[in-house]
Amino acid sequence: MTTDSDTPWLTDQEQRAWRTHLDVSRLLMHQLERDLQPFGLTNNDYEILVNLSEAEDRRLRMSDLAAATLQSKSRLSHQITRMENAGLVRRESCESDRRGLYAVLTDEGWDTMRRVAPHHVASVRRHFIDLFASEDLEALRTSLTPVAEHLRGRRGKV
Amino acid sequence: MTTDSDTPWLTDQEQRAWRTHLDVSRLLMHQLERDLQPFGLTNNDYEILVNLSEAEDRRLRMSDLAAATLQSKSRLSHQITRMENAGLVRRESCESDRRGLYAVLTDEGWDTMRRVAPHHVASVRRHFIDLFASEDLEALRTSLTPVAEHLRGRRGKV
DNA sequence: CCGTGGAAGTTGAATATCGAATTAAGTCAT
DNA sequence: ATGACTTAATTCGATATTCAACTTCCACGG
Repeated sequence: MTTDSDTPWLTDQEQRAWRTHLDVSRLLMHQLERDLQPFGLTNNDYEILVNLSEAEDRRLRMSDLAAATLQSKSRLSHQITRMENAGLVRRESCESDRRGLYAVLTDEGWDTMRRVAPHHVASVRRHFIDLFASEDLEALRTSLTPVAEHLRGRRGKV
Repeated sequence: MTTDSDTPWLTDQEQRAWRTHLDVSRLLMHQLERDLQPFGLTNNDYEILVNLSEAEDRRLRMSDLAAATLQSKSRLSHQITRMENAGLVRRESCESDRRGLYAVLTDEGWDTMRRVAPHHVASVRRHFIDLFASEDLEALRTSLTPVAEHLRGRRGKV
């Protein structure tokens, strides 16, 4: 941990950039959540559907899915139980490793995905993507990528 | 709500920018939370301390504090109860409007703030601010500001 | 083989969050 | 002043999240 004495306070410019990033990420999540609500899905539900629907055989190991969606195994386990009760996914055991389980997208889950995705994309466009000039979006991605890498590198560390 | 037929899918560039933003905001929150943990504070605790410590008389009306921290009154109410139990804030009734309450920073809350802030700033620098070239940070702020405004504009709306 | 350590996943209890209902008090038109 | 609306804040029940404990299985050194 950095000692306090050599850490300069944030400048005004830095403060504003920081607060803005914070506000955008929170407000955006709220908005997307609200836009999904009519379809009976949460952001977390949706993200899991995306990951499964893009995966080989529409299935992923619990651990991999947890890593992909950046949540704890425990949380994912509860989440999958809920989605299983809702008929969107099912658990299937893994032959090669008898400890393992796959979360598998059901047909209903797939249909839900196909039905909801266009609305969600529209929502992401309306509230985020379309509000940038395309070169700004690219600049955003470029400058954010090292941050993501830095943070991924210290997941689960000290 | 936009109809699906006229909403183009996200391009690769857009997808990547979007996923990166998503990942950064989640990973960052996790990391900051972890860095605050040794001090017994959550991000939410900290943000409330910041808001109160910057406010006139180190106090804010519950509603204003809820608005400033982008959370529901219900959530804030619970949150303040916890922080009250922890001795960081207290509730004080408002003379001019007998329905109203102030959340007031206690001396202990103020001391906690002064003690923790440098570490938190260091954390924000290490995991976010210092990872940008300063012109990139300014570009980030500039391009994110309209998004924040757009989203603030539709808080609590349809 | 055996046993020790680690990984995959679940469970349960404690805690936090959400949304609707509730209480109490201000506002305002008549 | 009275009744109808609105606003401030809390409470309650339903859901979600966290954290630690636990079970089951794999890997591998002796």
